[in-house]
Amino acid sequence: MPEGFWRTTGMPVELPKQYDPHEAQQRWLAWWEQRGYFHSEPDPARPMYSIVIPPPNVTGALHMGHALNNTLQDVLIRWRRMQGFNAEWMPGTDHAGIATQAVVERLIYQQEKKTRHDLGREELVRRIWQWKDKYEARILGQLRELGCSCDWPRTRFTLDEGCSRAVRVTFFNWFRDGYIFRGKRLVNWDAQLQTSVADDETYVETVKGGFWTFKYPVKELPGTFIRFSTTRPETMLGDTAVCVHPDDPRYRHLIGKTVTIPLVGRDIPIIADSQLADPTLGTGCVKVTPAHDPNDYACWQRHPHIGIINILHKDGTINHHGGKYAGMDRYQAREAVIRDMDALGLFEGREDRDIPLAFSDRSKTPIEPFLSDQWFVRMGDRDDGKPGLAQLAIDAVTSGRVKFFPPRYAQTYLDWLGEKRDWCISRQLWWGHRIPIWYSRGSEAELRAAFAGRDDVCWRWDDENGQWLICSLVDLDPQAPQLQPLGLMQDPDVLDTWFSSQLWPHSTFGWPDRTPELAYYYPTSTLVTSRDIITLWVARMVLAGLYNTGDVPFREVYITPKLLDGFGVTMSKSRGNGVDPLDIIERYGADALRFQMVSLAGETQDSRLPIANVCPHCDFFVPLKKENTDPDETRRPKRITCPRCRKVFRPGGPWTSEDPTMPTAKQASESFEVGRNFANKLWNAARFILLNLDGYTPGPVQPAELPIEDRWILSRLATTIQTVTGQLEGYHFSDVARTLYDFTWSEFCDWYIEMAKGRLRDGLAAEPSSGPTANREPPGSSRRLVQRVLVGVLDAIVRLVHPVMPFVAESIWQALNEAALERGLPQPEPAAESVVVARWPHLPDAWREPGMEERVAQMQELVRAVRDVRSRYNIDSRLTLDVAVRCSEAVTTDFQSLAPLIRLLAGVGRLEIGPATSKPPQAASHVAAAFEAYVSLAGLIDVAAEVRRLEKQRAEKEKHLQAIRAKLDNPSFRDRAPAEVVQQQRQLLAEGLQQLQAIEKNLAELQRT
RNA sequence: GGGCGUUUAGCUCAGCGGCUAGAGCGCAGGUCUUACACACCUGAAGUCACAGGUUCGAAUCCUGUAACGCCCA
Repeated sequence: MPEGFWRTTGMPVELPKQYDPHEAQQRWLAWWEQRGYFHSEPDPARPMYSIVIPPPNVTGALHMGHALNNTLQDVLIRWRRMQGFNAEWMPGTDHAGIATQAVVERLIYQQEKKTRHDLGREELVRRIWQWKDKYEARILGQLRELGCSCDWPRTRFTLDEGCSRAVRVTFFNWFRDGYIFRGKRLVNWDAQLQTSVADDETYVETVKGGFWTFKYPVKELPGTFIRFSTTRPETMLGDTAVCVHPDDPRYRHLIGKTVTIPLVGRDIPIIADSQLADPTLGTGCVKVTPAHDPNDYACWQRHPHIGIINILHKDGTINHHGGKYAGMDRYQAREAVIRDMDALGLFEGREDRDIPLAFSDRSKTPIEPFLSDQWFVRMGDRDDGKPGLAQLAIDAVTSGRVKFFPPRYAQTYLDWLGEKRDWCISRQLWWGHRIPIWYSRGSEAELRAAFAGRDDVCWRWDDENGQWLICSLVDLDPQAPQLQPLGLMQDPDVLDTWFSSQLWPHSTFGWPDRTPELAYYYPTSTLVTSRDIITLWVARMVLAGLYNTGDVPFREVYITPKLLDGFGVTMSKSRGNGVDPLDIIERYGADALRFQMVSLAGETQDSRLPIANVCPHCDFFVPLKKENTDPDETRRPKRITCPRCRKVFRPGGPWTSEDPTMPTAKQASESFEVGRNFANKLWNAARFILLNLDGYTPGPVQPAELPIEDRWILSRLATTIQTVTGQLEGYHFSDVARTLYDFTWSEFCDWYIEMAKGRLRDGLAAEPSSGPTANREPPGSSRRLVQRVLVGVLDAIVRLVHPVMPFVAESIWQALNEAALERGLPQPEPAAESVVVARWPHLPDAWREPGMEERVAQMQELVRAVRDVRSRYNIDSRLTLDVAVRCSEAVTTDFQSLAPLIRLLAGVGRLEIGPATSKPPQAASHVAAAFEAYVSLAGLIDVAAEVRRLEKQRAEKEKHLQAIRAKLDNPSFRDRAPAEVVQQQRQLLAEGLQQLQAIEKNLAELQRT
């Protein structure tokens, strides 16, 4: 414990009036780490609990989704650690190939007007590493600020040495065993830069283009033609079919016939495909160019017999398949094709048309869909006895070895895996794990000679390209003397980021080595992630984990909801409807942010977080309007006038430049006030208790020896502990937040602390308690007992709250350690030096006493009834009210023992309780199930108002009774409803009738006066 | 197009077949009652999206419709 934290000398410990989250964050973060609480070492003697972090991209900063995801992981880790598990939370970051390279390339272009080709591969990669170092540090720092209790010394990165080795070994094994193969796929091709680009590196622009209509002669049916239209006539050279809708009467008779492409003389079939051809559009007939159009490509996959022909070179010129057009640029070829078709009389006309065309972000030239060689992982079943990868992962979930929470997400997973689609793993990028394949055109004898005696190299013949594919566990140097003759060329591409991410749960623990960490922490306990990567990531981790280690990577998967803005739209940078978690921490504190994140994590798949612009002039919250979230910056309103200070500002959002004339708003959300207020409430409860601990002595707490209110709060606490533990086990995070909030605020603070004040004060004054002392302790010891209960309950609350709000919990824990080091329920013991390593609370089942809760609830109703009268008559809180209560003998006993509390809480002077109590004249009445209460209002009473109130109550009661009678009068209800439900209704009816009579009697008396 | 989800108070959400549908914020009234105004007390506020059905009984289960959202094509 840090020395002299809250005070320098003497008692009592006095906390500041308001919780200061920033001070707490600063203090405890450093201290926790210094104490090494978050570090874990394998210890087979202890049960473990482990989580690997979904590694955030090093692309940029953390957003709200990360705050949500990581808060929940930290809640689990901190809770399990308190439960005595050896808890390991493995942190790290992901290199995020395409995203990171794109960001850095863009930056370099902005600053230096240079492309990656200007820099060269080595230099670009060097620059990206620099970027990575900077942003990795920033992201890890942000996680720390959130309070994440990660095992920092173990921090990993998907491109680090260990992860890279895991990637290499996995690739090698899969290649050797025939899971990895080379194949064709359509990519977005940038013919200028001669590279493929990812979908998000392209943009679509509408351009003026043409729409040409041609016809092909149908073979063996002279004079019959089939007409079609296209925006890219040159692709006719690569047509492999003509397609019509199977139900189109115009063409049904032609299906199965053949047409000839006049320009190249190739015969192609007429096929039927309901997905590609739309009979309502144009001629209803389309040409199919699988190698140069995504839809046609899909059609080819459904009809593989039609074949696929690539007509382009990498530079965008026509290749040998284009016959006499070979060598022409694609646009020259277009004109030539049109001309020649026209000459053959097969051109039917052209119309102008606006065409949406994809462009490359990089070169600003049009994208060509291009068939290229790519690497794939085979997911399907195999007939050689080796397991099919998709099936491995399917079985893991259907057998229950991996469980999803909520369970419905298993369906997403299984549906996707069920397709068993091969996974394209090559990316035409420079940032990532380079594909460990070298090409060679040498002879196999040469390969054998060069790699004699080595089992870390294997090769396969690539028939299509006439070369060897050589995979190696170690990098091969083409210049090395024994390899030089092979003319090795390494594949220039890198692997899909998910290839390394899929290994994350075992590569971070040391695989392929058999480390103690791998043996101990793997399989991990829980994975917390978002539903959009169930397929991309979760499924692949399962199959890779099973393949590499023989076991699943995690036992349970919790899928978090997705955070939306107040309009139900995904938060995104481009819309400017997001909130920066660091802004929230700055404004409300990390505890508040975390509490809200936990509150938002319910069972549904989305959660809304209404956003406001914060006026930069006066800090006023201006709710975000829908038009402020337009993804198009030019359509977004440029200015907002603050409704409070009337000054203008620019709404928050990802503006591309500063506005020198107007400050830009930060964004925030009022909903974080709940967590901030809760932290402060808990803080002040602690503050109050600490101010009243003078004379505290530790001692065992036994409900049997305690008055009703103590037994009540202990009963409620026992229930709360059990409830929260169960909610955490089931990943019901939002319920956890609500349970903690309600118990702490509505029961402990609103009622128990208020009830405790009497005994604290009386005990201090050492005066006889004013109430009956039947089962109450003498004053002095009563104070000591209530201190123990207060400290004990607070201690338990702090433990329960710690996983959600660790900073305020630690602050209070440390203050308690100074004032009451020995504490706890049921037996006091010296407290742990930090709440981080304190034990999760547990109370005997016998402490739960539903009867006690019922009795206190009756008292609460009485207190509320009196308060209501006070409020309605606006009676000064210092004036006591005289109250008469009529109730059964049993309730009389209860109320008499609770009388001091009733006086205290309701401000009651004379209190008359008993079965024979009569209604005083001029009194307001309250009729409850267990009692009737009368508050004397001599000289104050507003008879007309009371009459109105009672009449309203009578009407409500009658309506209610009528509903019950209707049920009971229904013979099928009496026959078919369970007996206890019928009985319950009968009792309700009887009670209600009694209450109705009481109300009517009170009304009659009132009207008589 | 397929799948999943949501629709309950002005807002954010609980409620998952049986007492008169709840909470927080907001709203209204009253309180600086020596823990907390980031607070306390009291109160008002709902055709449970719509239409059918099942059931003794439906916010809750089923079917359909609509709107919104997410994922996959």
